[in-house]
Amino acid sequence: MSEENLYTFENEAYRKTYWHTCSHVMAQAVKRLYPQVKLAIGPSIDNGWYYDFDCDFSFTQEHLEAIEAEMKKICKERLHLERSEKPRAEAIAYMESLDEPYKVELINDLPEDAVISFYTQGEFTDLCAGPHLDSTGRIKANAFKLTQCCGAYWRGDSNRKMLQRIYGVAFPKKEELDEYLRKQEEARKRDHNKIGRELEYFTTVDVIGQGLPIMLPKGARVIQLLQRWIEDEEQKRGYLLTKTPLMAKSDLYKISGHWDHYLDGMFVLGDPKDESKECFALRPMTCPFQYQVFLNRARSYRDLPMRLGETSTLFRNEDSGEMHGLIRVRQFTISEGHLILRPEQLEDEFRGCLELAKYVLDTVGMLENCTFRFSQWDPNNKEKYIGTPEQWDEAQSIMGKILDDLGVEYTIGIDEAAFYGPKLDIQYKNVFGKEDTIVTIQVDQLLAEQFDMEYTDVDGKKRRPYIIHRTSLGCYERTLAYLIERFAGALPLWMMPTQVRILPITDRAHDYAKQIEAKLTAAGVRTESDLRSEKLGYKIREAQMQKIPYMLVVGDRDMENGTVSVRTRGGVDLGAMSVDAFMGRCLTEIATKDRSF
RNA sequence: GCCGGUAUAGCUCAGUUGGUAGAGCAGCUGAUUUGUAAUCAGCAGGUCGGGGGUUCGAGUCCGUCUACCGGCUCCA
Repeated sequence: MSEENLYTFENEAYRKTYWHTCSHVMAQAVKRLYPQVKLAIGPSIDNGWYYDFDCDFSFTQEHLEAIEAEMKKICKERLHLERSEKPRAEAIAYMESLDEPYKVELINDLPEDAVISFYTQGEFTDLCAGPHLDSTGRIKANAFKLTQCCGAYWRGDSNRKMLQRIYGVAFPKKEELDEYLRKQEEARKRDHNKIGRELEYFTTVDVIGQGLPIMLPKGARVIQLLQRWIEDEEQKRGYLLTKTPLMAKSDLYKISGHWDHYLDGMFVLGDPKDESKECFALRPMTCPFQYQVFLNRARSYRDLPMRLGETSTLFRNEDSGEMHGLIRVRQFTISEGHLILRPEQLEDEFRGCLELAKYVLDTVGMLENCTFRFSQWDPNNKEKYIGTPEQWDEAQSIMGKILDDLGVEYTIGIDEAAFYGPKLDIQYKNVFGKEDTIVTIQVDQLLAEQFDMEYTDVDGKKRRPYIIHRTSLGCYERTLAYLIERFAGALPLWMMPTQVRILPITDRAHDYAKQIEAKLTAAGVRTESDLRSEKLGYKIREAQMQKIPYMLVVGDRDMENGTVSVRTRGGVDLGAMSVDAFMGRCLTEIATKDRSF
């Protein structure tokens, strides 16, 4: 970072400092307007800041406008920010005198030797580690905006009080704010939940229920194409295809640990408390089912690595507020796989899984926006995890070593592991910036133990295999959602439900259109004809709005010359060409999974 | 599950202080035969998300359930 760029938004540290000071200005404005409100915390985040407040009313748009107006005043007052420190007891007494119970709790939770610092601007003082701008006058008064408010639990704990969080964003110049807001607006237009419904990829209906989307013909076709592709790709890479039941008796889940650790997340058929009757549950993951394939007979080292793959439908009874379009649903289908391994095969096979995931994500155009997260356990979370600390340390250190060997750049997510082992999660962000896992690769030694899986090694001794749980394209519903957002509905040619639409100009060209349709269809190109007696412009408009990659205009001229006039959904007129020439071009783009337009 | 918002025709939306629902697009029918983003006309379409309540009268007011949206928590 060069000297002149130090105090610009190109410098992340400065940007975050700026936003953090904005959060203090916002808190000051709130306290001026509503002195009874209690302050919680107000950090900067990736795209702005928030501050959590405890108040006996809900912030409305009017409140936010009033707060913004007060913030502008505070900026114009050019209040100097002054850092100070207090000893612990004094700091607590001070916050008690201000009647700020959340601040008192925060101070109480600081380590004994922590430096307790405060920042004061005008009449407002906040507990804060800093750093901050030197003056509220540094904040451009017309270049910030309070973007939304919503509920948020105190300290992120759902057992504690729900506070009200106000989010804001700011820039050094008004034009930059406007540009940011415009981009946000643009991104929202790509929202799969909006255009996925408009373009008829999926829908939902009250009487079926939350988190249970209906795949309409277009959505179903895309998912089918992706599934066939993945199944074929995995076959090439030595995977064995399995098809296991969608439900099982509770006995299976008791062995796997799901009954103890995941019961709330399962759809149970029967009364789980009545031991006298059989009780089933729909499967929330495939692992214990696919393990039965390995357990089918005694295994030796010669059987390993055993790579099992399955297009697997899962059911998870998510809490009612969790569902979101196709990204978070109650029934979904994943490209599930389990690799059962000798310990020395772990690194190679892990690499193979990562390569496969990167290959498929790259092919569909998502890899460039993915991030990697090494999801580890939290030793303090006693409820969630099975296994001993020694087993966790071992699994995590093995996985960490593999990741480092492979040169994977990752962040660490504490308490993000599965209940049976650490994960490498490949993360993707939706148009609102919310991140979810698209692909996961997990190392597991605990479930192998639960199911008493073993193989006979070269020396005749029984050994415990390692298991990798992994997905290659992850959950198809979620992937479809991201693809719709990534391409704003204009999916790459090879996965478009309709690839070509023929637009005859007059009824005279109908037979010609049908001939071409038959020829393209026979060659495997998904083609349809628009035979309505509408004007060409109308048909083009409609095909364009449906993001159909190629429009073949056919009229008298084309019939005479044996050509089609090709227009792309990008609005480019490629002119007239022979049907064979078009078909050649089209088939090449499909075969290479071209996504250049 | 929690906080906030929303729900009127397939879609996008009107609907005055409570007085029995309206437009455009889509659909259907007819006319039109059109060369690169919307041809014209007619018709049909809604127990205003569901059950309640207040009222002489509810799309409108009040509760409740359901679904959808943005967050939080949880999670692929």
